[in-house]
Amino acid sequence: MSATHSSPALSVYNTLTRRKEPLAPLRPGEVRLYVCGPTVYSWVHIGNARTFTVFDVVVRYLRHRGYRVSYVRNYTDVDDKIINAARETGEDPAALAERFIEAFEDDARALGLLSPDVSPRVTEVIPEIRALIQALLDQGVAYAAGGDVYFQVSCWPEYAKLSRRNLDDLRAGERVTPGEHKREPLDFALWKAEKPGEPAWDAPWGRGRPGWHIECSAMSEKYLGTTFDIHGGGLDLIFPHHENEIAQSEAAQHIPLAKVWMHAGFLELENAKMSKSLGNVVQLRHALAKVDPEALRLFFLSSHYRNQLAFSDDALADAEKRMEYFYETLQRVDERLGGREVKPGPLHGDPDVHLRAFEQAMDDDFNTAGALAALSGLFAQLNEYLDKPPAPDRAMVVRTLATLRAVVPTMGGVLGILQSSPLAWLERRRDRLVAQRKLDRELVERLIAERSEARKQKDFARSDAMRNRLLEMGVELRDGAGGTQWKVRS
RNA sequence: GGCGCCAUCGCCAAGUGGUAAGGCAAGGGUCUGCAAAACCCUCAUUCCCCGGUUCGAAUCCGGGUGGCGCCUCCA
Repeated sequence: MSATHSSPALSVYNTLTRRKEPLAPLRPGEVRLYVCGPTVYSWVHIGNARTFTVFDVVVRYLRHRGYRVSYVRNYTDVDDKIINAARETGEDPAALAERFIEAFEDDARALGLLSPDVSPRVTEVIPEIRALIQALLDQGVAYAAGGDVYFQVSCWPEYAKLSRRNLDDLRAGERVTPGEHKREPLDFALWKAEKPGEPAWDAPWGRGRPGWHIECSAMSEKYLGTTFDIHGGGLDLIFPHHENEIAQSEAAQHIPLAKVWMHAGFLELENAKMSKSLGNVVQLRHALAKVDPEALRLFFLSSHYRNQLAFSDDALADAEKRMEYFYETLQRVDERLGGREVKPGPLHGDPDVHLRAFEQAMDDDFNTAGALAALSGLFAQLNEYLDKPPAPDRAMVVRTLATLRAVVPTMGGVLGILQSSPLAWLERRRDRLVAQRKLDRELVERLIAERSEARKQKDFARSDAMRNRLLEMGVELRDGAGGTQWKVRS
């Protein structure tokens, strides 16, 4: 079922060149990927979650295509925001960072994000950061001033090649923050001099802590080497963060930092980017309390990763309904198959068309919306085989159904959805809705039993009255061969 | 002001030169005691507007209009 990586068809949009390029890993068969992870000063929001889900699917798909993937996603655990947050709570900055790393890992697990192969922390790579800064000082592209160390942008002619900005315009808009010792406004801090009560490490040019950008240069080099395949992050990191990473690393190493730069689009809320200043932030943990994690992933993947995506309750409700359709279909299929051994034999039609369409879409810069269309095609066919078998040979129909069913975990595994057993998922969802609507489960079940009794006696007026009463409570009934099933209306 | 992105059916959303995927909603049908679910059928000669290139454009070019992002911490 797994595709081979010999096919050269996978193309990826590269922010550096502003075009789609065939993926050509530096080491055959292996992709090295670095994603800028969270700064752990608070709980992550759903915008962060979208970006991390995007790269989660990138990793999953590359592995599906047969690549070995080395996936590194860092934690920024030393930073102004952490220090400020710690000051407010009266906590030690390190303790606060640790607390939010744990919170992040809980959220990530709940969302079904794969663990990266390495999740380095800035505080673990201080020696590497010092070495990198020293190299930049030695080469004369950085300078120490007042205990700080700055990168001198004017020494790096390629500066702004990623964001394609005009340096004069940047200089015009740049403001000088009091207390800094920059020679030129565009210069940025590699090292910040120690301030009272702040975490600090020794360094030849004075005690202090790393600037924001240097950490990713140090961590990516440590774990992936001097040139790796893909560097990813949110759109807003293009400038200045990724620009500065490129400047530092390439000025020090004289070879490219990464071949391909991938950037995920924003999740927007109420027609605006989510930001703390606008007060329109939805934390991931709060979203997950209300919506099924796989439904949230489905929502993230419903649009191409580079597009803006608007977050809304309606969109989430749609996604959850769709997940319910998937799982109800799977449950029906599993009931029909009944765990029987399916003997090999001729199949009806070509069961591979869906996976081929899925891979074709994913090969095109991870077009998950297109891939979802292929998944829809698979489910439509599953239902068709259940209700209206297109061939008279029953054994062949069952074989084909089983073959199609086996494709579901393959596609689902790439997208990180459909990972539950249908029954477990459907029950979990119903339980959640029962709790949310504060339904009296015993009453529901008693009414259903009474209605079944009425139906048995062909008292359809009474039966229908009870159906309507339940419907008013939001409970929908399904009469089937095995009795009456119920679900909560969404 | 500089740089960049986007505009496709009521809604969400693929499609980057060859004649409009998919989902939701809606209407009709099959099934059902009635329902529900599922299935079948219908649902954009047309892709914000104007002009151009081309045998051919939603797709390329020019000009508008509208929305958004980055330029300061930001996924």
